[in-house]
Amino acid sequence: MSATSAGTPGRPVARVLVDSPLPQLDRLFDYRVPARLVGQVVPGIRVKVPLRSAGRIADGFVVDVVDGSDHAGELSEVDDIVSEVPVLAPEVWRLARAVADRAGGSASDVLRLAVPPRQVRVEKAWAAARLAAEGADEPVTAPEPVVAQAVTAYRADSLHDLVPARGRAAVDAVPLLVELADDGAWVGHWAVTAAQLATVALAAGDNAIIAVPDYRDEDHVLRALAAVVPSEAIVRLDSRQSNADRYRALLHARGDDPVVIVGNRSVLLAPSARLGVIVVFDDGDPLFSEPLSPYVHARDTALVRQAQQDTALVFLGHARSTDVQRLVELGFLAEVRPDPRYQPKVIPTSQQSAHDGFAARARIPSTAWTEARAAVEHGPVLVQVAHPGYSPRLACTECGDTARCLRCNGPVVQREQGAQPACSWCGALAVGWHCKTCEGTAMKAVGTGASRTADELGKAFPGVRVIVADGTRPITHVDDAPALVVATRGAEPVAPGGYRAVLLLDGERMLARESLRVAEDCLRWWANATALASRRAPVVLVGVGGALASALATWELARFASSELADRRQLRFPPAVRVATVTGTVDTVARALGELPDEVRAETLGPVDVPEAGVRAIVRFDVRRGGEVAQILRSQVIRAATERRKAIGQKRGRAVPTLRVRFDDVEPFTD
DNA sequence: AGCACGCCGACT
DNA sequence: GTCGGCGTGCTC
Repeated sequence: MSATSAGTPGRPVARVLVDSPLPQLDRLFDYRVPARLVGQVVPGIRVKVPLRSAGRIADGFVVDVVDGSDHAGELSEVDDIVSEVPVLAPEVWRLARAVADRAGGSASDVLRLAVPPRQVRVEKAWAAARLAAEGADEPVTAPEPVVAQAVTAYRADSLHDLVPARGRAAVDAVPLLVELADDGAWVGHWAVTAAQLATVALAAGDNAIIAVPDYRDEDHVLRALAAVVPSEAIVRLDSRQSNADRYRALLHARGDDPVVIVGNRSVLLAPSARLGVIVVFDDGDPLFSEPLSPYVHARDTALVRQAQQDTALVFLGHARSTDVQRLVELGFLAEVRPDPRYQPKVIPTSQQSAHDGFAARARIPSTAWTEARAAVEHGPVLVQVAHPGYSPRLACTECGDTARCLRCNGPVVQREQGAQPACSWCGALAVGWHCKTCEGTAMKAVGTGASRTADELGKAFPGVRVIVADGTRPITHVDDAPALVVATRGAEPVAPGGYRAVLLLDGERMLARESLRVAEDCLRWWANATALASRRAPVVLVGVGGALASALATWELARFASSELADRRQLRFPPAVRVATVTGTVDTVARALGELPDEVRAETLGPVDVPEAGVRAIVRFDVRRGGEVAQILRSQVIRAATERRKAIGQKRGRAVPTLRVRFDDVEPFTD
């Protein structure tokens, strides 16, 4: 730090990040530490500080305590401390700063995801437990040492060396279930692999972070961990927990003993000074993309953290995302594959419905019907479908246009057979409905949802139990008895020992979605369902042919990702390039684009008019220019926020900023 | 965001 | 002459 100017010599200066989403406040402010707070104001604690005028008090984090200040003017004093507990770990601050810079956003926005609000009761309990441990004659909790497990199913310990060597890898998961000895539960083999990797870090005295898309995945990991790691060494930290639980988990993670921290996307921001390995499972799942500003994808957070803390990094999954494939082709990630004998038995059939009545109505070609018929004798059979409900879409009988809600224009669906059609957005019943295009008053069902498929399967397989699992009827486990389990993609329950057969029914319909990532997403959904089958059980992919079907059949998912990535390179689409959407007034957007390097500006799409938001442009640039582009656009955002704030449109009374930037949003490429 | 500072119209 | 209008800019 530099020489003292305004600060009283000998009196410490706190460098504070103010908790504000305003881009112009996203830097450190210096405050004198008053005599009464000297010693208490330490890096990592929350403080109250005056901002601009003494009457206005803001919250902030002390990032550093130094001897002097660079600031030319008079320094204000820290008003008070919020708590003595240093909740912001240095490595988390460093990560938040880097991640925010990369995304053109504010560090305080990232910290809001990383540090839960203070919970006095939790803090007191924690402090009391600490005191008790220190006062005891002998250590109360001599931590049980963790034994490093061998990472099984992979050739020649290729994964065991990865953690101590701080390696980085794209690891293909074994598409099978495993029965846990103590627990008796069946979990995905991937969860066992993740747990084994974590034990290697823990045994060396380091932490591990395991990030998963959702709570069902989290359950698999927690169970797999419980078999190999003492419970005190497992910390669950996810956004569904209460603030109290998150705060407790944060304090636990900052303890002295090594722990494995498991959670969804925000777990990558957990404190962990000694971090041995980061495992990200199924990185292609859209749940990893953060919906809050600055919208950083967990995969990117993991990559930044890996570089900052020199940890091992594993992207584990059944399918390969194009993003991870890009890193493989760059040589940044090594490829690790399991023993080929674990390859599943996938039977693609582009053949459409069978000729016999019931199977035809249930959209099942004869191959699939035969497989299912034989398999269901011995246990549960999984049927994956695209849509929940009974009729996922209704259309006007006259003109065929999609039926839309008269109140909010949302699509009208039918949830159950015989149920009154209702809007899927606002829930309003479609009574007295008329078509907005042709004034027709009758609608017909188009497409088939899970419960209708279930009805039809019930007829095609008389006497067989049918179970439906979708978003509104979540089922995590089914039993071993014969049943047809109809589930929407992502909501498939686990069956003991795996399903005796899997039918992937709505492939064609899933592929009809207009999105940059359809093929990749479908392959991921199918691969994840395939991983729920028992060993060598038939997995029938219905109604899909071509490269996609053969990729699944040969289980060459990485090769497919590679060809998909090649296409994106050709088109200059993500993840071959990075993108940023720049939204604002005609003037601010034009000025921001004007500041970009010529080659970057040359690849801009737009600007185009966007209702209620002004204009929007999509900037595309090479990954290596990311830092430069983020810095330029960020400075433009600050400039627009600082100068005259004239709102474009009023949104519920609140002015929208005149310039906004969002990096790596794929939404503009959908539709 | 708030809040102070600053340069133009009607007022005791 | 000045009280206060809000447009403009800064926040340690």
